[in-house]
Amino acid sequence: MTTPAGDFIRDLVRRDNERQTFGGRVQTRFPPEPNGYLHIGHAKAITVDFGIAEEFGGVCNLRLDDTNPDTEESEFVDSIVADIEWLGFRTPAVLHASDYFDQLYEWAEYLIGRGLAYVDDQDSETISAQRGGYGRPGVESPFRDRGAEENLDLFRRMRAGEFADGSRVLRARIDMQHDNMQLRDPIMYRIRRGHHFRTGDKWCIYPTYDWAHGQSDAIEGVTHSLCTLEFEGNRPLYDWYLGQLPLPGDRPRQTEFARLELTHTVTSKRRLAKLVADGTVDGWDDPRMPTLRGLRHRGYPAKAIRAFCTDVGTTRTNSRQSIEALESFVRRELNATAQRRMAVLHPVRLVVTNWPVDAVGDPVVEYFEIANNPENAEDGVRSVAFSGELFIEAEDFAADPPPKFFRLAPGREVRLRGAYYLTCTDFDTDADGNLVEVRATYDPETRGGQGPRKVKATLHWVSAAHAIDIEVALYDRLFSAAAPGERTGEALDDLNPNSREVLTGCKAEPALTDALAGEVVQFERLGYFARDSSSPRLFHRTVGLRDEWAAIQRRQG
RNA sequence: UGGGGUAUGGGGUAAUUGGCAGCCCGACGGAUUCUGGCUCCGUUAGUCUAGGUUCGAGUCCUAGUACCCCAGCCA
Repeated sequence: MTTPAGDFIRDLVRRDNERQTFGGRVQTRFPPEPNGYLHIGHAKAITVDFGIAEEFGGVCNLRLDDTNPDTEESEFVDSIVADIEWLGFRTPAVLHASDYFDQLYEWAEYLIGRGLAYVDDQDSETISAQRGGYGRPGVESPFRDRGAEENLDLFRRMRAGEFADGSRVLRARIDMQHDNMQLRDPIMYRIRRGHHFRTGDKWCIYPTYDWAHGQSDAIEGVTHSLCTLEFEGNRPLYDWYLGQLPLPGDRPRQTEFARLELTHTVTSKRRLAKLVADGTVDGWDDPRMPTLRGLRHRGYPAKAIRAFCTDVGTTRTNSRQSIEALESFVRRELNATAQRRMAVLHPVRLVVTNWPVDAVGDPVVEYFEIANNPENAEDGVRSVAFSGELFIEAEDFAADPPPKFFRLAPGREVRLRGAYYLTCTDFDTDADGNLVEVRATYDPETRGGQGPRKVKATLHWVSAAHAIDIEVALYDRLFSAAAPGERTGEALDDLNPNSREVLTGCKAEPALTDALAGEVVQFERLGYFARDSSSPRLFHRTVGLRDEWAAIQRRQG
């Protein structure tokens, strides 16, 4: 087990409880915008938001931040809920910022009445120019000082739909010279006639993120509003708005932590959407995508993702976690849970020349009981057919074995897993020198793989007469495109559709299909493979970084 | 350019708040093994820089440096 990473948020909440800051209450929320699918970065936020609530006996609600009708769709709401549940968290309620549009509107009028908000008739470019720049002063809008009655009248007419999109906005009246650009009279409402997926055409003015977020937290009774570092500059505004309003309860407090980034992939919604749109990947759930659906499809257990996020913890340092670290959690989990089956990716025929035949002259078929998972006896055993013609992995045989090659070679004895010891006698190649058949003799005294002699290797095998055909897709390019440690988010750009290599002619034991319920199986010695949803016969490598054969090559070299 | 943040081995992350720099990932070496897997043991290597305070500094002070965020009617 790993040492839990530092978690300043946990410490913060604990201190709050000791001091009764919120009366000992803890409530968080996970507030995604429903404009895309959740990815690995969200998994960390979810783990933090739900995890903190769970740990302190509080509540965490899912709240869809749906204040922008142009980009949001209900399709995404459904996927977000499903993905959170897949990760293993329960959402007591699915809330929406749009539930609070009426209250938000009322509070806007309240601010206008107190001279703290005004309607600005200028267009977007003008307002932007007047905001000034870093170290440059802002310019006050000519409409900044109009009276409350006029503001109220204009604002109501904005809501009534009297003005064109973009022609007017409601702004908070704060300070056009503030060092923090967020406080230079930020926009509260904009006119936008897009159709909202929940409120339909009821509204033509929509609150901005800043005007909606803190108030939504307050309405829901959130105590700890946890978000990522880039909202740090928004916190003074968050506090300013809440400070002006007659809130129903305690003021929530925003705390920021670093977002999760991974090497060799990107988590920008824009760029992920581009990959889907231009056909580089087959969709949001393509196993090469860092979306939760993609990872699930790839065979990453939710438990492993959660453990990884917990281990990463919360800090305020921007960093990029290595994909290897994530996958070490995936391997740890899979090693404990995945069913083991034998399969060969590059089959080569192996004939046992001294294998007996029955009365009719057919080769005898013998059955061996082999553990489904040697680490977990509860997973039981399965019966595997063995006969005189087998398939073994081509790489498990060497006509001229290099140093440190311990597997099959002429004159050498190895164990067939769970079956017999076997000694290679000779082999055949075709005209081009390609291996076509290996011949060997077995030792009947080593039944079940038990023998008096030590052998250096144990091979996996498949009975030729019983084998089923499978296909295996290799998606490794996604993660191997960039060199380890290279600080890049460009890996996906290097990927093209051709990087998906499908190996056909692979063979597996028939019991492979029994293991499909578990989604991920370990092909003995070949690593972890997940079933592809497109076909029960198509598998892809789950833990992509660990190309076992490459590792073997390295050890040999 | 103004403001706000962050700096600890190759990648991450701790250090009882001034007291032996620990852990995870990786790499390397070894042991074990009916998966060249798993497991176990070991090795490697670090406090951004320069000063200062102190018996003692990752921690405090001063001055630098690097990186991240902010000038959407996105969130």
